[in-house]
Amino acid sequence: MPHGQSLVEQLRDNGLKLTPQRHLICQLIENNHDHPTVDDLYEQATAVMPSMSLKTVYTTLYELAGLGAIRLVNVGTGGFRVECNLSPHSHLVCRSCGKVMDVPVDPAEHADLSVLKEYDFEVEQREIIFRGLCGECAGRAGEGPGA
Amino acid sequence: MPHGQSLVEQLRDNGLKLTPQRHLICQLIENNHDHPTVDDLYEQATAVMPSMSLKTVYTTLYELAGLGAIRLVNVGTGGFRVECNLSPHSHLVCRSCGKVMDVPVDPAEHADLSVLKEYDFEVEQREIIFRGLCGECAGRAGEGPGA
DNA sequence: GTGGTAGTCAACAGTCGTTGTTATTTAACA
DNA sequence: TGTTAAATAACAACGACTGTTGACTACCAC
Ligand SMILES: [Mn+2]
Ligand SMILES: [Mn+2]
Ligand SMILES: [Zn+2]
Ligand SMILES: [Zn+2]
Repeated sequence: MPHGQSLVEQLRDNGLKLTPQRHLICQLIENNHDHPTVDDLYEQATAVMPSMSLKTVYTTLYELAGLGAIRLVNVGTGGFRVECNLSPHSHLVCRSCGKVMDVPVDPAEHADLSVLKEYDFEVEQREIIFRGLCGECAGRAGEGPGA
Repeated sequence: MPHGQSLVEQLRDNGLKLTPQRHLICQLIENNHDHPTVDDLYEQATAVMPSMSLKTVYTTLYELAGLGAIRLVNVGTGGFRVECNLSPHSHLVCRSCGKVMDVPVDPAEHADLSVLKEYDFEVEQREIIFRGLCGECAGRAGEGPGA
């Protein structure tokens, strides 16, 4: 519950109409504490409301992101992911299966560096990504072909 | 000069034929101490060798990356960038113009955290991105329309 | 209620970055 | 110089995303 408000409340409070499409997309996001792709959400949405258009999913996600209700992150796995977890954290990204997991590493604590003052650059946001292999994929790689 | 060897030397030492296309692409990369996109390189290449195919640029970049001679980084600006600087560093990414700049912040020093041990994940690589506005873009935003 | 108006939507074509296929050409080496 | 496996240009196709358009839907003034 980001900002203590549900996604639908945030939509309404910002003068956006609460259409059935938006309502459904908000529900799907709130029930998903992962990092779904746009296509994940589209598939879940069409299962309930077959007329839902992919464009509407994109548009609604950009609206929610514009409100600061969600974030759209790109970890280099092709297509962005929907980030429902607004608390500061970092990501583990599996280079084999593309899974994205949260780690409680606050970038503001680990990457707030004075050396940046020397650059003509206004830092607004810090991001830390740990790339490697998730347990499942590392396990699979370790198993030989048997005999 | 990564590994003390030129890119063409690394190609040859790994049994790859030294074609004029590969030679040109290597030169372009070594003369470019920025973070060119694939299209940047393609345009520069066709200026010299008009028959060069975009596919060949991609293929050659993946070969060089496979050898560890360059890195291909994705900072979420659409399409990856060619990273010629193999020393450990982090990036400033302008959200307005997409420029990517190096900062001498070694991720291994600032993001090598014991909390990661608790996760079933083999970290291979750490990455820190600072997002914001470059000096030029920040300046432009500050200027009002004048009268 | 009727008409106006702004917001929203599905459908669908188009863009951009990237990859697959294949027939032709070529670098490397005998 | 001939042989051969590797590399290339050409081009179609793909996935992720965006632009356009015309229909539909509150919402409001009268
Ligand atoms: Mn997350
Ligand atoms: Mn760099
Ligand atoms: Zn994995
Ligand atoms: Zn900029």
